[in-house]
Amino acid sequence: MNIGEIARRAGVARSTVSYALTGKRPVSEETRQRIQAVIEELNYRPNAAARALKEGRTRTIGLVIPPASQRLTDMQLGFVATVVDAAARADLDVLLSPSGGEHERSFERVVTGRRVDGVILMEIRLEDDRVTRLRQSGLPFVGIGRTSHPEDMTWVDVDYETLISQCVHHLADLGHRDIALVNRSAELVAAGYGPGHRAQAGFTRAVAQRDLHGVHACCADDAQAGLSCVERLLAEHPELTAIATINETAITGMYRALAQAGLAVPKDFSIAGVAARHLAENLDPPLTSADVPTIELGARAVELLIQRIADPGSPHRHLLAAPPISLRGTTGPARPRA
Amino acid sequence: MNIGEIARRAGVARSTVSYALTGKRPVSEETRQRIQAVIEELNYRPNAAARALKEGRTRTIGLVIPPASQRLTDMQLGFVATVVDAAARADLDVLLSPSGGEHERSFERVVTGRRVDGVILMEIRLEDDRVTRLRQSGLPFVGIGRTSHPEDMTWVDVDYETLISQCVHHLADLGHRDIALVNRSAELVAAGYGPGHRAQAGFTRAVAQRDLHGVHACCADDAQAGLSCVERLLAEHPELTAIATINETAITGMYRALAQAGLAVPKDFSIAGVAARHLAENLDPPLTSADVPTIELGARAVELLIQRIADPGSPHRHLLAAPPISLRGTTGPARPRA
DNA sequence: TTGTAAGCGTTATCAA
DNA sequence: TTGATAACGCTTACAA
Repeated sequence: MNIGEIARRAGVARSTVSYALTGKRPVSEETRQRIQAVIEELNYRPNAAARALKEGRTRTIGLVIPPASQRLTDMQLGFVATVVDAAARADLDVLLSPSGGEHERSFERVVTGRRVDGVILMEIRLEDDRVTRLRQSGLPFVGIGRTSHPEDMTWVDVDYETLISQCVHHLADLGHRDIALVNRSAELVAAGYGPGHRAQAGFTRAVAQRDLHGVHACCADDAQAGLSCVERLLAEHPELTAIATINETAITGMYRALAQAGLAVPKDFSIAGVAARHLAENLDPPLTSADVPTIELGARAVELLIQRIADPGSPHRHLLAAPPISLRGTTGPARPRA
Repeated sequence: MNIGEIARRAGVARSTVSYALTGKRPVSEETRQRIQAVIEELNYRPNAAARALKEGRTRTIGLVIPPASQRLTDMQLGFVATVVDAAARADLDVLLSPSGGEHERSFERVVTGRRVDGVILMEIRLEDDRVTRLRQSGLPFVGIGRTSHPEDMTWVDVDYETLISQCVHHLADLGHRDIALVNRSAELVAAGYGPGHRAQAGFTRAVAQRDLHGVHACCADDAQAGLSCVERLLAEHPELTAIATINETAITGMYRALAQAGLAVPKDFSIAGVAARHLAENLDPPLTSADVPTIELGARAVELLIQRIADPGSPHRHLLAAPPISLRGTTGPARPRA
């Protein structure tokens, strides 16, 4: 089924069908209706490849996600969902591309093969090859996250530095003097994962400002690791009374470690973090946390990308979200441990 | 950058470049290398739209997911991740399409617009329009899930009926006589959601076989709903000593309701379910459950789809997974409640 | 208001 | 072993 067949049956030229479809040229009401009837009868829809070839655009955006092997966090999942949703609202399709590891080819296809009009890139490192490659290619892109030179790219990001700093200040206000930061995995941080570094910077700064004693620990992204990480922290640093964290997936394990050590939250020990609201609310007790506005950030990323596609020369724009900390059930006055 | 430019610089015809690229015709080693050099120098990659137009296939598969608004469960997320992963391994791209609700157009574009070579459909209802439309369109598709007439389509699915039945038998073996099934949301079940109906069927069957007393309850897909659902169950049915469930997302709330009622798991109350392993293992206590093999099912779905694309006339194939129940920490001997 | 025809970048047929 | 050329299905200048 193609446009020629529709034209034949409606007794008009192919171009007339095209114009009736796109509205880029007036078509008399009568022929428009005749064409419409045929289109509906045959359930015709223009061939996307032909249209893309002719127009030079695909009406598709690429979403580059971390490889599936390492499970997506609640927050990452939130971004994927809202990006797909926002794109669909703008009649854009979304091509998913796992990057990293063995999926190099997938990324190359998407970027170089003109399969998409633009790209949204997740999980950006401070130094990131993919950003370099996208820049070279000239393909419009927007980061969810940013490199260490964030001026010359468009991005939305979570202000982990400020947020973790606020967590520490909040804990210090409650009298806590010995606080640990539970970061993401050591590999991720070593690989230059932005949120890990920025959280650490914010932690260090706040600890210095308040003249506290701070401990930094990396922790793999799963509950088991959270459990053993906190077990170790409690053993090695008996003076600790609070934790600040950006590691969503390890949190349930951290809760468990505290429970097993006989520490009640928030009576004996406090926790504050940065997490997806959905996750924070559903923990027991609910986590005091800065709730990352994934829906807004994802939607804004799509919006910024659409703008860049429309006008690739426009100046880069940035959105750094620092949502307020929502007080829930996990922070309370400091109480020295035995 | 196009194939003509490569041909010009390498001093050969466009077709020769094409053949050097696809290997569908022998090309002398010398010219092949000359072409290869130019390609690498310019980092050329064939235009996907032109290729799709000419070849009549897109090297892309569609993945139709439930709309983002209703959060994806751990299991659904697992499917998405493994499908993307398996597809990338076969050098296929994945086009994501949220279906249902307001995203009708996205589905239509993907199906009718020849944007993909085949489709993987998630969250299938017993009667499902999308299956009907895909059948009409002639586009190869594979379901993760199945309709009430599953013979004439290709699918992979979880055998909820058998699994819930096994859960009930396991609980009965431990002496439980009064068991509740916590199903997915009432809307989902009313809309003919397969797993909900099949779980109910398995539950009813096993309850009859063992001459037990069974209570069926629907529960929305979040922790809060799990909490209030179990609160209500405990109040209205003081005789209950165990729960079987397929509602992953409500489980933490169910745990909380039991704790608040002063019931220890598994000493006072047992729970068994069907869930993603990752989730089951990370609960506290870890959930006794049939672990849905998302990785295998997702990979098999892609495999089956690739086969159907290659040979659309081949007979339909099915894969019904009934993984064994993994005994973890949530089921124990029945102990009558006060 | 409508029709004609060129061309987007490939692949594949037919010649050489 | 290679080259010229006709499609694939669409959009859009240009003509009528």
